[in-house]
Amino acid sequence: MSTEPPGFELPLRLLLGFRVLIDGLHAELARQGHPDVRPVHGFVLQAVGPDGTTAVELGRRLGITKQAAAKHVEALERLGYLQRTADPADARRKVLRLTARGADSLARSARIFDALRAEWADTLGVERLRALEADLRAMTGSTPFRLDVPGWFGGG
Amino acid sequence: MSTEPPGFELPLRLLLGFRVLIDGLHAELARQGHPDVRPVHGFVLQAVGPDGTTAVELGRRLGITKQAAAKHVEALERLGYLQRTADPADARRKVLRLTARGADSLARSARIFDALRAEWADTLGVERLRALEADLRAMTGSTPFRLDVPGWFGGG
DNA sequence: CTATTTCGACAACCACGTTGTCCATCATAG
DNA sequence: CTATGATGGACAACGTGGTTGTCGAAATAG
Repeated sequence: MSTEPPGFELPLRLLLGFRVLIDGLHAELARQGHPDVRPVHGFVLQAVGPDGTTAVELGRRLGITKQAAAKHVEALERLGYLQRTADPADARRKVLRLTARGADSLARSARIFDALRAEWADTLGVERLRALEADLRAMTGSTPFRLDVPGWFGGG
Repeated sequence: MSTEPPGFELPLRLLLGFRVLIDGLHAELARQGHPDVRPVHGFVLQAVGPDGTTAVELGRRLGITKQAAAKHVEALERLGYLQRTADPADARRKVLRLTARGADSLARSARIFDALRAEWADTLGVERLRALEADLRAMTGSTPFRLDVPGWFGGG
């Protein structure tokens, strides 16, 4: 008869697990020629996707305002990961597209994430890892991903 | 023969799981008379603990600078959750202590976290939940908890 | 007694989110 | 064709949360 751990450990470990993976990703990403990419950037680039998008739509996908999205776009454009192109069909729209460098960082991220997952599988066993993922899927379901972490965490 | 999910799903689900639990905590905490407490506050109050501490030590425990810690203290003092008392043995030190309200919020948080964990146990089964916690413990080990989420997430 | 360290406070700065406003452009109704 | 409304993007202001830098007061070491 084992005693259950206190309830507060679970959220702590979940956050820690997230950090370990993200830190691992960016350590390796830096080694592979992308030292400037920050955790947020990855999510933004992912949200832009191969087909491109606009600032408004980007904000919707990330769960933040268009203004906040525009700030990320500006930063990523400065770093050379994004490109803003005019839309010939609509003079208001500026279509955001990944540059070659942006696409490269995204491709490397995917490979690194797979490698990190493989490390977890080595330690935990494939079955246990699948169970972990399945359980998290069951508990988080269709909860939308929101990028408003700072404001949410801080209480803005 | 099932195909493995992409590696990026794991960190996403971990973060989502964290959010689900924290959002659940604060929804219930608001119902129980603590609508002003924000996610960060809980961690700060927890770090202060029943014995009290100083701003410098608090910063060390949370993985942030003493200045950042002092800002949280000021906010929590304004909300009536913390109290700064002079240290008779050292005129430089101001000892931070939980007020009755602060201790109450902490006690309620612990109970709510336990209840949320029980919900997870109902859905996943006790064994699966224990395995999930054990696996996260195995992968995060002694990684220290850091409260510098905004800066880290953003890249400060 | 003097030199160093430590604690708390103040100020400035940057990152990231928010709301509010404004203009140019597109879509639609009359 | 024109007036009206909706949409996309830019600009400004603000709040929070982190950082570094500085400084004075108090404790401690020599």
